[in-house]
Amino acid sequence: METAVLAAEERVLEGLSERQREAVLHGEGPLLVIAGAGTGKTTVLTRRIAHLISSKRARPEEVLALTFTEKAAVEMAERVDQLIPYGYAETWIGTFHAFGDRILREWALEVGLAPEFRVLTRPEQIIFLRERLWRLPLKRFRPLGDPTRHLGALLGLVSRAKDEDIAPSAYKEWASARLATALDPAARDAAERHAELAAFYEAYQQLLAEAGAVDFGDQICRALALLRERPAVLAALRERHRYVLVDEFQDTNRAQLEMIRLLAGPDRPNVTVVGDDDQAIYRWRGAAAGNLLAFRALYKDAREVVLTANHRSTQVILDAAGQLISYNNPYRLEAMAGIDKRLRSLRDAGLPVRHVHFDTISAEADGVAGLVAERLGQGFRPRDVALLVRSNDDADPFLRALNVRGIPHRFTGSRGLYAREEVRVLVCFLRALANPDDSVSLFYLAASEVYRVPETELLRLNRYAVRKSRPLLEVMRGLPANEELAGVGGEARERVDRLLAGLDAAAAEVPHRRTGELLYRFLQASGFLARLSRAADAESEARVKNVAKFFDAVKAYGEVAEHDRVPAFVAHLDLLRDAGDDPAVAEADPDEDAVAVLTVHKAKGLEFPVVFIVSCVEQKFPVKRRSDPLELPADLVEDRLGGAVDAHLHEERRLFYVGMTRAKDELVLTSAADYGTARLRKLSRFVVEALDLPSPAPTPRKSQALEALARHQPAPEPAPGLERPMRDEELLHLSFRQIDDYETCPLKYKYVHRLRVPLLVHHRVVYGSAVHKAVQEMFRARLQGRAFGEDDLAAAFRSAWVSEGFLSREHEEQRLQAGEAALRRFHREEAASPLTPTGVEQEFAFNVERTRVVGRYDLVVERGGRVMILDFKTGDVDDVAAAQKRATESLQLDVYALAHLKTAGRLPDWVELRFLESGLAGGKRPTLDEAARTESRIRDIAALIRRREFSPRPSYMACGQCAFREVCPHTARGPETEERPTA
DNA sequence: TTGAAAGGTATTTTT
DNA sequence: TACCTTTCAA
Repeated sequence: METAVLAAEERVLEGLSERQREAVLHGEGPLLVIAGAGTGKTTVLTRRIAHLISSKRARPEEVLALTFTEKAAVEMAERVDQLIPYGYAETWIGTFHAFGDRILREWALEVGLAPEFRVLTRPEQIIFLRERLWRLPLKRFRPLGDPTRHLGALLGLVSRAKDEDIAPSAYKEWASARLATALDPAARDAAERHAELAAFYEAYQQLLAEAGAVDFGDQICRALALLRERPAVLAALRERHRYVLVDEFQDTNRAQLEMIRLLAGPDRPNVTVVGDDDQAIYRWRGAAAGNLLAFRALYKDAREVVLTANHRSTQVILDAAGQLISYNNPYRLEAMAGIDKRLRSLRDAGLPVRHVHFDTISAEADGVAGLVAERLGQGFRPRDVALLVRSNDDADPFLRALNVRGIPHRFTGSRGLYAREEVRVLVCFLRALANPDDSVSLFYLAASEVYRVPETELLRLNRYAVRKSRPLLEVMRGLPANEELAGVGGEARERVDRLLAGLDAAAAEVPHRRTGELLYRFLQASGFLARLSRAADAESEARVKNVAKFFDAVKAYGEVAEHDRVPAFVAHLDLLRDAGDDPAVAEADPDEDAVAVLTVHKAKGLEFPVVFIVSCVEQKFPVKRRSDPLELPADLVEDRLGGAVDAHLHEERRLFYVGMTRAKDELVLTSAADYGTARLRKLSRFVVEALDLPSPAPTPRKSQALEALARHQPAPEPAPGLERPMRDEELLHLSFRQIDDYETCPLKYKYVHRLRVPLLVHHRVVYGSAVHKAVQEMFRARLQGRAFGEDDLAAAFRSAWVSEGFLSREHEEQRLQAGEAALRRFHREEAASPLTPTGVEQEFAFNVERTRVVGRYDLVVERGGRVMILDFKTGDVDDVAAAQKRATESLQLDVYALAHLKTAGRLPDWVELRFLESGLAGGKRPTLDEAARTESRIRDIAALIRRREFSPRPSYMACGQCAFREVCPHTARGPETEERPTA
């Protein structure tokens, strides 16, 4: 290994011209090395470091090597170690971030921080802000119903401001200058918005300082501020580190650029940077060519070395990649700085780059697996082959296809730990322990592989619990003495006993033991760990690793928590999850001989003999562009790229370039037309560009609706015994909620309406139902001719209030006040043109064949023969268009209309949603057409329910919102939600 | 030709 | 839920 690496390094040096070698090894003063893919970027840098030290030009501690990623730092240190094994111990090799951290810790007291200040992770930032929400100067970014909805976006803005090295004071100044000169209302509004954002930024920094904490990325910012304000500190650092070397300079952001400028200084700049703009794949404004140009502008006399001799790939691959990247002109260094960066292969010509197109994604996955198998037959090792994907989710079908063919493979994703079965069991155990009423978790735990309570019996216990409105745990405890449940079998009883014994034993320990200890005992006592470790296959190994990883999280909590006990940990975990925290599953053994499936980002810096870039279609690669939820003002951000027209597309193209240049011998690009979505996909423009194909014909046909439906249907689950289909003549009751839930996901319907797994109350439900009840009371009084004043309404609201599910006492108080204020306003506004209801909470029921649809109208108003049905809603809808959209799409209103048609013989003249907080309304005039469509919709769903068809329908949005996402084994990854949604 | 409505889709990753 | 693209209607 060592000699191989050294030999490779020799090759790199041999590839250099005399002048280049001289510059790299012996050069003094600023040096810019532009090193294309596979030309030995790290080699040049490590050689230079080793040379500086071994030639005694620099003492080891005078050399400072900065990288962008941890991975790069480790690799660099290893290679220097091979060159001068013991000579570099004092050399600082690490990331920019770690370096900023070190400076800050050394001088922490100078900037008013204790040296042991805490660094908050991203999820911790959200938790931190949530707890202090009420002290933040937020108005328009803290909407009524959901106080934390914008925190993620706000933090994103702050972190971008930090990357751009914009201080809160600078932002504030800018905003108030804007405010002073804004003339028209639109400009004024924009300026006010930014003033608020700037105030938030400042307040947040203040809060962090008070708490003795900084957030990720802040170390560099604060270190910079320190260096600017204390010239003595800066001088000391410059004295210490006379040589600064930077790897991967193209991915460096503005604050890091500034750090180099300060450290190297204009007077004595002994700085070397190595980079290649075409491989910049992390989107920070002005990175890529912009940073390299900024460096050139800063050090006009810098020596420049361009490395183009490629040791990795065949010329065919390099040419295709070069052709692709030329589409980024003129925003490339090559074009902007007049450099020739065309890569020359030092190898034979090689196989042509291929593009293979398939009809469907499954054909593509299968085809690729077939091609991989072919290569293995030709004598390639599995580890020689890589499948590169653009998004983690794209890997799924390929993993399955490799699995089917029995080809060893490993996938390196970047999240998903909490979704793993073995981790879920642990979480449910802790939840059940922390909250005995949490029947969802208990249910899952009982059904899990640890206790295996038979599902049919478990359902029975659960139904009984629901009927008696008691927690499942209580029913389990009362099982031996319960005559109604005498029919529950012996096996189930025995397993329930084991479960209860396990829980009781653990519960007794809760006050005395730390979370980790308790969890460990559970694993041992239940035999779960033993069973996992006994199995010798790779899958079990992975599971054990994941369990270990979860233990790390538990341990990490124990290290910072004041009281490391289960209830506190569960609360902490819930917050983390809500904040979008989802660590990666455990890494597979890197030495394992397996086909690598990974994202292109993860592949940066790696190489493989055979590379497949899969799913090369528009919208996937390049991915659709997503704009920032909150934009930094453009004139605060220094543009280092001369206003590139489409920065997003350029970055995607660089990413594709990185993917292509990973290949040593063979590169295959694949695509398909049909990815199971309603629309057919177009071939990626990158394939067209790289291979010089004719522009693809426009999408030829639309896929048949039925075909699309069939694709959505997942493989049928083996149905558990109990669920016999309903006989046709049996009556099925359906409510609007049930229909809606079934449409969202049949499995959710099963959880909510058949299993009736009880849910913990969410604050939005408390709020909504209290408002609703109050309004109902008001109209009922009006119907009866009673007076009902504003105060009565407020009183009704408060008496309907349940104190449950709120984030904090302050949050609850704020919601109470908000609700009351909204109701009072509603009362006043309504008094201007009072509704005269003819029905309040009026129940209805009608049949669609043997299905009885039941429900109630909130409010019916009949006047002059016109019938209007109203439904009241809470939740932030703050413009007319949104309200109207909600109404147009409302299944609930459709059901109302159909109900009125069926029961009164005619359609209502108007159906409407009223949004109480904003006073906005959206409505529509029902049509017979629509009613017929609603009826057939109901008929279809009823038929499926009768067949007991409860296959999950995981989807991006539905799963992110679903209350069962913790326990549902089919969860698709949802968007980061900062709030736990309601059922 | 224009505008509104319906319909489809959802990223990667650093510290 | 928010954005974008396509389709439909005027």
